[in-house]
Amino acid sequence: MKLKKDFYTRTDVVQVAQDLLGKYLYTNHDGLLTGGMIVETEAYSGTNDKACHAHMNRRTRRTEIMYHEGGVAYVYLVYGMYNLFNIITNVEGSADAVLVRAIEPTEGIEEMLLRRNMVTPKPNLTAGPGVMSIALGIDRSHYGAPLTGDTIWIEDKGIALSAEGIAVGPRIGIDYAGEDALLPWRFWLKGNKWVSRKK
DNA sequence: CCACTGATTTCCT
DNA sequence: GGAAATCAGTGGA
Repeated sequence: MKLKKDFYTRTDVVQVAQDLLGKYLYTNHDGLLTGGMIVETEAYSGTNDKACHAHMNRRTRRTEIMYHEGGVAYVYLVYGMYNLFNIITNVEGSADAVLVRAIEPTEGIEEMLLRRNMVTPKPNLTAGPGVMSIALGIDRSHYGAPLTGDTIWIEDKGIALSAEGIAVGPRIGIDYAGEDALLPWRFWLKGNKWVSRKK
């Protein structure tokens, strides 16, 4: 069943990032359904996290949506090239977000292959936040989209994960964040080949 | 296997 | 002007 708003408005973004593992992310564009199981996430904790775009209460046109109440999408362009998909969590004004870095594709694989210009499903179809967005057809038109709507949403299919099955480590690509780069806020499914990087 | 690099736009200094 | 929550390709060991 589709996750409701109260899943996203919880106040512990690190916990929400963990809970998103094993859930299913879907997009539906003009009847084209694509999606898969979330296997890798990272937590970004609002204004006190040096790696977060909203660090020090920064407000720009890009970051404005981060202050919204949980349950909407934050999509932004990185390296001038890739649209990264984030889930806004917590209450209004908190600016917490979860970056979804990888899914294991299950739905609409043919369509995802077309979008990625690939012939055979391989991990680089959806393993990594940039390529995952391409495969799912996510771009900045989804900025602020409610995850309780019917364009982009997340479902709980009752997959139960044990604590031993979840790996924890520092976040990727944020070395500029000083000591906050060491925080163990990246979560992935141990041994899953659709995770963007090993170890 | 690893290190390095180009692509390209948004935002900050 | 420079760096950025990335990726694919190249070339060398």
